[in-house]
Amino acid sequence: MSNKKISPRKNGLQDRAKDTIETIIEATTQLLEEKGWMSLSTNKIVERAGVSIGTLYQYFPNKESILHSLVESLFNTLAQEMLQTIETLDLREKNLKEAIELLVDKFFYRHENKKNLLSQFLMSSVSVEHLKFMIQNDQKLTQALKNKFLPYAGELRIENWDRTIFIVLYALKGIHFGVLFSKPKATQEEIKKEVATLIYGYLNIKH
Amino acid sequence: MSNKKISPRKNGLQDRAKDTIETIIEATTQLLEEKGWMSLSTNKIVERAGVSIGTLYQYFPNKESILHSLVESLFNTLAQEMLQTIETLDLREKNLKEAIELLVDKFFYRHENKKNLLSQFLMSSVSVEHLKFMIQNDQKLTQALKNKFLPYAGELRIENWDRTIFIVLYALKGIHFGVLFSKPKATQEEIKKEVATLIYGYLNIKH
Amino acid sequence: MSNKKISPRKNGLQDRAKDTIETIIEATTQLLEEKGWMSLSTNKIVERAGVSIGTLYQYFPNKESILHSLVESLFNTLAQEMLQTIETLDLREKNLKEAIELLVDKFFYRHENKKNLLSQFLMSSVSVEHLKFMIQNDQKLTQALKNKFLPYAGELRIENWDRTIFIVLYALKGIHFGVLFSKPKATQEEIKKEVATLIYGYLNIKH
Amino acid sequence: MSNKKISPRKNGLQDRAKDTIETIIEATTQLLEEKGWMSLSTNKIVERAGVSIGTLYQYFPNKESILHSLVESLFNTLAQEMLQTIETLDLREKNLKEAIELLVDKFFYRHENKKNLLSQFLMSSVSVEHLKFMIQNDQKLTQALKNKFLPYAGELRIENWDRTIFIVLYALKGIHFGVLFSKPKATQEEIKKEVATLIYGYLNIKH
DNA sequence: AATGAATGAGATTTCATTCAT
DNA sequence: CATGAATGAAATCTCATTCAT
Repeated sequence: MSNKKISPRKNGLQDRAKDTIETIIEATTQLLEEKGWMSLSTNKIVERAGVSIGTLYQYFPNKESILHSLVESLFNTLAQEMLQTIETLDLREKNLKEAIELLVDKFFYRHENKKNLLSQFLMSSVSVEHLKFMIQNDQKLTQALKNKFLPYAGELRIENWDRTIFIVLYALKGIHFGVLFSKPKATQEEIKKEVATLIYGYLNIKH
Repeated sequence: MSNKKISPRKNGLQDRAKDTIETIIEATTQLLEEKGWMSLSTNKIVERAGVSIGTLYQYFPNKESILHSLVESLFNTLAQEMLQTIETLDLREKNLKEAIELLVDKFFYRHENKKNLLSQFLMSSVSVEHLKFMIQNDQKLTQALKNKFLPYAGELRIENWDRTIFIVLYALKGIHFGVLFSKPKATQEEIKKEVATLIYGYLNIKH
Repeated sequence: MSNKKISPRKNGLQDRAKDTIETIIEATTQLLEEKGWMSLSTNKIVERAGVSIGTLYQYFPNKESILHSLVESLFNTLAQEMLQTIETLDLREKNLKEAIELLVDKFFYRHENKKNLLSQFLMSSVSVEHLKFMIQNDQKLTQALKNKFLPYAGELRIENWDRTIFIVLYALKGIHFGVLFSKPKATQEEIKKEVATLIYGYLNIKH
Repeated sequence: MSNKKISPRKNGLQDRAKDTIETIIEATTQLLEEKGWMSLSTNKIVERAGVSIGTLYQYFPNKESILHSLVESLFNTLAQEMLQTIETLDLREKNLKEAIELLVDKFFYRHENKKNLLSQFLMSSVSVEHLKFMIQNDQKLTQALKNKFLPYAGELRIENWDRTIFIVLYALKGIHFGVLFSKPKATQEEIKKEVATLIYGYLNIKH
């Protein structure tokens, strides 16, 4: 994206320096959560952090590097949390169904506290209006899918169409995202076959 | 989020005007794909578009409105494509399994060409490095999940652990994202129950 | 010295733009003459020029490029003047001695008006104190040379030792400079031989 | 030029202190040679010198004083070298011609090693590009002078025009420089007369 | 003596926007 | 309609210098 240096300028050996770095990252995080991306500036960061602009530039060679540090630390934290969640999953005396339920439960419990910050990162360019727009579109999609699959109603295990299609749609979106941005080892064809199996297993009455 | 006007200044009745608007949007799109959010400026847009800054302000009251137009048009296009894909799905003489396969196929075919732009919108602040970082973390997660579910191996219909966990992980992520940003009508508890069903149906050998 | 771009940003096609560029260069020249290198800043330039800082950056991508333009234009002017001086030298009905006298006269008449600016460029880093220091040193040198050549006094055509040694010293310095920075086609040995001839011809009584 | 104090803060009595001072001066010299004037800063000096900023300010009251020390020491060295060169000139049993040849030889031997630093001081604001430009101009001048003096060819003792004009041109420039910046006791008219004699003695066949 | 964290004025530069032509 | 010169507030960033440890 750019050829600028993005690693912090010093390793902050001294304790005071370390504190300062943390203060800056914390201030940045707050501003990001509160006001979002677009209005973030080094001036506002140092004002919030209560340090001088010179101090900021002692530790970060440029604005980008602050964001870099922040994202890295955020992702690290999330990943740590997630890993720990999985590793501390106590599956003893649980059958498969229960194990999965527990996993899902934990998964949905993750980073509730980071929700705002996360949303800034994932949706930064998307305004509230666009969000509404997306949701509207999803509703149209839901309707279209409902219509399309109505003929199969007899074979489908569906209590609540909206909810079911929500599940299918976002599962699809998530996996599609994974295919686009992560580099799965499997081929697209294999993955599509698996996804079909996933959805069929979910929808078909004789699971 | 702000009280600025965000609709294009003119409806671009004349053809030339329409062209100009499209040129500007196109230039913006390119810059967004190439350099990302942060370095986008009206000056760079007009330079790329080959029109004068004055012209830009003939058609857009401010910078935000360009973005707005662009996002709207992108989302519209995506939604249109998606809707059309679904509506033109020819399910006659297809059984449920085939229907689902077709749906998945179409779904994965979407916006290959919009990948870059999409990634800018979804991950705007996240650099390529962070993406790598995320993927690495996902691999760790995959490993942890594998270890956790190994005891159930006998009950699981798994040909390829990595692929299977990829599916589960990103389906989970997608639905979690849906819960966070779209506002599903169902409660979280209901959704979690459904997700468990989804995954159980997929993993359990007696599907 | 740096890998920054140093050519003016636009060609200033329009007349107003051209004027602006000239105004900026002129203001820079003045400031350079008056206050010298070290305190030169874009802020001061635009203040003096009576244009806004934005305007400056429309035409010059960075501070360095202003200096570059200025030096280029200064050197160009000097070279033009010098060339013209030589080319308009009217040597008709002049013998060699007269021709040389005319040449020297013209040469010393050059850029009297650019003296200040020139000195800023040639001596920018040297303060007034250092200048004094240099002159003192030159006087010591003069004395040493005088002592050294006193034994030859009988053979030397010298009216005024200080003046003569001044000539010899700065002729030497000038040619040495030429050898260091311009790349003469002759070898150093050849040049040294010529210089000896030059000085011998000047000093020896039987010229 | 400014009323700042410019002498080193301490006389560096202790040996360690002396080392530190030298280290700082050396680092400054290197940076000056490598990157030139404009980008020189105390921070970069201490980084290069491997001492802390605090230490620098133990020995130098301000940035200017470092430069002052450096220039003083450079000029001192150059002057010392020059003086010594002249004073150790062993002219016994040498006739005038030989004496001059020896002088020239020694003179040209000076500060080959200080070339870079010297050029920074003499041409501080002039980039490599400008140097090229100057040289090009000198070639044009050479050509013009050649044309001008061609009519006198019969009276001129010239083996090689380029070399001869090189000598004349840079002798002229050197003396002109001396007139501008050193303050000779002689009047300009006197000096011009001498210069004409110098050149005439050099060029005229009956020297 | 030496360190290096911190400062903040001020330098450089960007950028959305206006307006005369 | 289109142009692009001009604006200036605000952003990014530098750098000489101080001071607590």
